[in-house]
Amino acid sequence: MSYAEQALAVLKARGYRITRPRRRVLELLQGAEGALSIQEIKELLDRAEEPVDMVSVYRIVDCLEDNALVHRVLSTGKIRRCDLENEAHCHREQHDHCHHNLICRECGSITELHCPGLDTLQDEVARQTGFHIEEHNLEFLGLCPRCAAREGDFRA
Amino acid sequence: MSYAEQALAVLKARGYRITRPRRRVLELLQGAEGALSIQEIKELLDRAEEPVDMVSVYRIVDCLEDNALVHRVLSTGKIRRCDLENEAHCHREQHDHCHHNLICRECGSITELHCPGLDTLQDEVARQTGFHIEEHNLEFLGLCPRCAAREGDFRA
DNA sequence: ATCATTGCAAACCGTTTGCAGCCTT
DNA sequence: AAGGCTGCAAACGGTTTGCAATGAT
Repeated sequence: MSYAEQALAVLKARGYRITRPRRRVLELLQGAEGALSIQEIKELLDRAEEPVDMVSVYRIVDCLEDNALVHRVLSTGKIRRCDLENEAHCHREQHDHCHHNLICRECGSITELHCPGLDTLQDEVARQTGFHIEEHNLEFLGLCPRCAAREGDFRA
Repeated sequence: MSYAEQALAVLKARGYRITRPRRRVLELLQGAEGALSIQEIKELLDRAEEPVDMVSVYRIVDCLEDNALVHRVLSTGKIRRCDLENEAHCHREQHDHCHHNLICRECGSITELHCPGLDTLQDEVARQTGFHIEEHNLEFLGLCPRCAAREGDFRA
């Protein structure tokens, strides 16, 4: 099942209505490599087909965020679809949704990490500082393998 | 040397002028437990002594940020003084200033971590994904030891 | 004396709110 | 048929810009 279908199913199950603007936003996010700003979402939708109101985009994104179907990228505030498929593999509770992202500064693509060695690190930090850690935000920025290879080409 | 003095010295060395508003913002940040929003900075300054214009606060904070004397907390956008004293201990380049914070949701205090086991984790992630990591953002949210103890009291 | 910096007013822009009409259920 | 959702207009609030006055060097 595709991301958009899965997300729509979640909304439906929770009593939301499946509207054309909601479907279109979800499909757009499904196709997007990285994350999109609210403005980018509006522009892309307007360009593709009949326009969607800016206010509606705000409300749709809010709704998707409330239902943990999208999240905001920490460093940019842009909107990204959640990785619904693999989220179950993550050993955290629902609400503590972890989004550890590898963000390519070149192509903007985002690779999601699903709780790597961070738990160990977190335990270690907690032990050393006595801090009671409830949540964490982690983001790596750099170059994805493809862009890193391309950048290598320039120098060659 | 105190934070404010140190920061002013940096500005002076770089050709900026040492003005009263700049000094006052730095002293305020020096005394603050956690991070302050632009609005909080303005209010606190107004309350303490003669008022400072909102616009000036914006410009002063921009200046301090440009010179790596303050940074914004990732999750809240609030302003925090950089830990100039201990920054040298961090094995990273100047521009890659790391701000790994432990933020107490109760009292708002912030404890800075200086590159703990993260480098190992980062290497591991890089190895597994092929991603060329240039920068990272890490933030832990929870309770500081003191607030955690107090919260324990309530339950007892 | 010079020129960076401040303060004030106004512009700007992203986001939110209210409400009527539409469309999903 | 009912009411959630959208679109439009207007309000709102945080941030930026222009410019004259001030103050640091």
